Amino acid sequence: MTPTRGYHHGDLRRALLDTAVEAISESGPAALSLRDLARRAGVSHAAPAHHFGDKAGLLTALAVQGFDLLAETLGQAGDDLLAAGVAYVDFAVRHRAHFEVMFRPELYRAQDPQVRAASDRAGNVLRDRVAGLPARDGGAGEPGRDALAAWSIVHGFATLWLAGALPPRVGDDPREAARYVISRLVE
Amino acid sequence: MTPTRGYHHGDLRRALLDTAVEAISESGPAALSLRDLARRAGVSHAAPAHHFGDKAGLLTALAVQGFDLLAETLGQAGDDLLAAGVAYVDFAVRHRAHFEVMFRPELYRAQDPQVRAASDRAGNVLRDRVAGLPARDGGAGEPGRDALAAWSIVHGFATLWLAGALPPRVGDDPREAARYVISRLVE
DNA sequence: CGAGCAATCTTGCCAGTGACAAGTTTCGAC
DNA sequence: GTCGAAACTTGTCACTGGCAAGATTGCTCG
Repeated sequence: MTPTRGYHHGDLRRALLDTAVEAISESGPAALSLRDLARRAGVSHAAPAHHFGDKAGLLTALAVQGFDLLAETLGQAGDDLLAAGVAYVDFAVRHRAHFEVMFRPELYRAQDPQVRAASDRAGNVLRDRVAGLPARDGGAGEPGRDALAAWSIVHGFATLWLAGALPPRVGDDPREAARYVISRLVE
Repeated sequence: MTPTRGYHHGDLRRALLDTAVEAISESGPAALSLRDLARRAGVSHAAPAHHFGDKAGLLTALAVQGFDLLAETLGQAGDDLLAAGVAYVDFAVRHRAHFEVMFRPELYRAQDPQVRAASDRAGNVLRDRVAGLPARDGGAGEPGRDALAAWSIVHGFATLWLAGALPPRVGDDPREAARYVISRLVE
């Protein structure tokens, strides 16, 4: 798979990001250790610093990757808001490590231009989907409020799901559960 | 205020919890240092361990305190779901440190009996308020789905607010903004 | 082809942290 | 007043992030 032999690793930056995703999925972003990443990748403890500067730099790169992945996922989800909402929750569960970093700005440099750009891309896709929401009660909906309400409900459900705070009767299929809950808003 | 003189602090447990809330409000739970707490309280670096065992023990106590405070806050908020939802968001903003710990179970012992009891108390109050939700479209609402949708939307809005992820046009008054968003669900 | 330069990675170090062990001081019950 | 238990201290260890300085390698340009 990855050669990893020789003085130069070859693709250390990517390897570190992949390993970080793995480690965060196991124990959360707080427990992430650069030295552990280095050990897993078979390099010295100072190697990560060369590519990312510091821990926040690595998590910044992970956040950019996450927002791009989210934009792509939402873009492929279909036109209507329900499908986009289900895709949002599904993204959070399938890419838990990315999701947990993305919305914890104290862990990385959220004002980094690359982060802002990627975050804007994802936000635009979400807003497009909200525009397809039918107006309620036959009247004109307020796009601002609809967007905030939609984002809040999917983000809240995803967060509670990841935290294990939801009661067992919700089941173990996040997509199905998300569809059930979101339909309360868009029905 | 606090005497703190003599070999015995007098009320170290409470002092540590209060200082922890302060520290977490400043820099988040990940940056919390037991040794820093001890310094702020004017005791030795190993004193906290006597009261809480380890870091997770301190955060467990903080979570219990948080869930109790949430139950109390929701109980005082009034009968209808909108008022409870606004109170939920207001709690998250005013007691940010507690809220951030409560829904990050990897930081503490979430299966601790005291935590489960306090968490159940808060959940029961929330469920009571959902029962007061008028059925939609004149038909019968589904209490399970209504409760999940309500919890999701308030939790999601609160989380996004705390993360600083919401656009500036939402304003700077969390209660007003929360009422605006939640009304989309309960109108 | 090969010389030098920049990127990559290493070793070594320092301060700070959480956890544990063992000792010291004080409180309170009897 | 004594004595046991609770509260707190000192000391230590392994680990972490970050920095500095050095070693190795790939790449570019003549």
